Amino acid sequence: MIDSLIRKLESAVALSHASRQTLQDLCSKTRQVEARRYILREGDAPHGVPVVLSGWAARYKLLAGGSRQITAFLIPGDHCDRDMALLHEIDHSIMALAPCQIAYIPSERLKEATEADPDLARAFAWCTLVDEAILRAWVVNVGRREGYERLAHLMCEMHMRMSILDLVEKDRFGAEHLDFPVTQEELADTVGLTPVHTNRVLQRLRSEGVIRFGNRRLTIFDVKALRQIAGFSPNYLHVQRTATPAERVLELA
Amino acid sequence: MIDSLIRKLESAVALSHASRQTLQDLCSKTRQVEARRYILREGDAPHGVPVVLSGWAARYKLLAGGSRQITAFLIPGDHCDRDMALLHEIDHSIMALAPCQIAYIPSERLKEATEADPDLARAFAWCTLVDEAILRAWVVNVGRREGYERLAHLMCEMHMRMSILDLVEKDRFGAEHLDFPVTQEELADTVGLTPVHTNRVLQRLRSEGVIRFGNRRLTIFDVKALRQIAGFSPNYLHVQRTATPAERVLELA
DNA sequence: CGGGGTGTTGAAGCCTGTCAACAATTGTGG
DNA sequence: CCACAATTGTTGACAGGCTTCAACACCCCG
Repeated sequence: MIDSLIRKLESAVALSHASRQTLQDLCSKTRQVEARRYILREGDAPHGVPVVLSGWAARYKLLAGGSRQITAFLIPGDHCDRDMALLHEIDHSIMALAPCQIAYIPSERLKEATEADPDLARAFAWCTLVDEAILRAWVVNVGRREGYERLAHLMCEMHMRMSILDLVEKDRFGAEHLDFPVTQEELADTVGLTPVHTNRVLQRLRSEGVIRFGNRRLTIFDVKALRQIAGFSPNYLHVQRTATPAERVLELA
Repeated sequence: MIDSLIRKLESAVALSHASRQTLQDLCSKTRQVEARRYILREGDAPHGVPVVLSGWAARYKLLAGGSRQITAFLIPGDHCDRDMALLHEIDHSIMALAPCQIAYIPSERLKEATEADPDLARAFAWCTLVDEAILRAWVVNVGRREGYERLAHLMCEMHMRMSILDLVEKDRFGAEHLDFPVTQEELADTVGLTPVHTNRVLQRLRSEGVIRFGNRRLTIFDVKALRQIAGFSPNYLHVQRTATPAERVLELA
C-alpha cells in the first residue's frame, strides 16, 4: 500500500531496502476516510503527519463569503510537511475527494526515522521543495493564465504526477487514462473559476478532441496538444531519476 | 545587519545568544545587489542559500508569452529553503526590486549549524512552513478575490510581515508607514492583474482614504478598514510569540 | 420511483484586459 | 543645474473573459 509513496520518493532519491521497510513501518497504522470527510481541519492542533496511501484529497481554504479555494490536490504518496507539528494551529483544511486510505505518522517517529536515515531525510526534504514548487506553479497558473490554459495546465500536472506513480494507463490508440475523481465544482475551486465557466471550458477542450473528462476519470487524447495549450514545462516537479515510469512522459517535453 | 532575520525567527522560537551568534557567522559574507539584478536565476544549479538582510526582492516565473508572475516578496530576514541544494536546477528566478544586501550561506554550513543547534533547526523549519502558508494564501488571493480585495490583502500581509521586523512607523494620527519599493507594474505581476487595472484599483483605495501608495512607500491610514476590505486573517503567518513588535498588530485582528 | 447532487444552457452585466496616447517622475549626462 | 531620455503612472474607449442568476437535464442511489 505504500508503493506510491516509495515511487514518489524514488523519483528523487534511491532508497535502500531498509529505508523502504522503515516507511512501511511508519505507515503501518492506517485509517479509511470516506469522500467529503475531513483529513485535517483548520484550527486543529497538529497531531500526526497525514500521508495519503490511496485516494484523492484536497487542501483548501474557505473565505468569509463562503467561497473555497483548493490549494493542492493530494494523490497517493502525498503528505503534509514533516515538521507540521511546529505550528500551534493548522491554517487550512484537507478533505477527501474520493475514499482515502490515510496513515498518520506520529511526528516524533518521523523525526527519529529521518534523523537515523539520511536518505529518508533527503527524500522528505525534497518533497517539501517540490510541494512549494507546485504551489508556485499554481500561483502562476491562476495569476497569469486564462481559464482554458489554466485547466489544461492543471491536467498536465496531474497527468505527470500520476505517471510518476505509474497510475496512468495508455491504450493502443495513444490515449492516456487516469483517475480524476473531482467534480466540476471542485475543479472550479481549484483553478479559481466559476463552476459554470469551468463547464464551458471543459466543453471546449472536449470539442477540440484533446480530452474527455467525467465519470471520475480523465482521458487525454493528445498529451502534446494539451501541454501546448497549457504552456506546460515539467521542470518544477523536479523529477531527478529517469529510471521511473515518468521517463516516457518527461521525454514528451 | 541580521536584526531582521533574528526578529523573524524569534517570532516563532526563542534564540539563545549562541544561536544568534551562529546566525551572525553564517551571514558574515554579504553581497550588495543592485535593483533589477538577479539574486537567483532559473536554470541555475543552487550553490548557497540566499538570505535577504536588507532591501526587497521578488521571486517570479516567466511564461512563454513573456508575462511574469511574482510568487513571493522577499523582505529582510527572508531566505530560500535550507535544503535548496537538493535540487539540480532552480525553477524560478529571484530579482532585487530595491538594492539588497544578500548573504549566501553555503549549504553545508547551514546544514551543520542546524544539526548542531536544535533551536535553529526548528526556526528554519518553521520558516519553510510559513513560506508555504504564504504561498497558499497567495493562491487563495489570486484565485478567489477580485482586484480590489486582492491588493488590499497583499498590503495587509506585507504590513504584518514588516511589523514583525519592526519596520513599520506609526505617526500620531494613527497612519502607518512602511517601505514598499515596488512599481505598479510589479504590483500587477504580483496580484495577477494588468498594470492599467492595478492603477485603477489603487486609485480607488486612495480615493477612499484607506491608503497612500507611491514614492516607494505605503501609508495605511486605516489598518482595520484595509483588513476588512481584504478579509485578512493573520493566522497563516503563524506568529507564535507575542512578545514582538507584532503584538499590537495582531491585536487588531 | 423519487430526490439530491451534478452537469448544461442562455442571457445579461461586470470585472478586467487591450490598445494607445499622454502626463508625471526619475535618472543621467553635459 | 538644466535638458533630455527613459521609466513609471494615468486616462479613455472598447472588447472579451468570466460571473451571476436561473432554469433545466442528467444520473446515481436509496
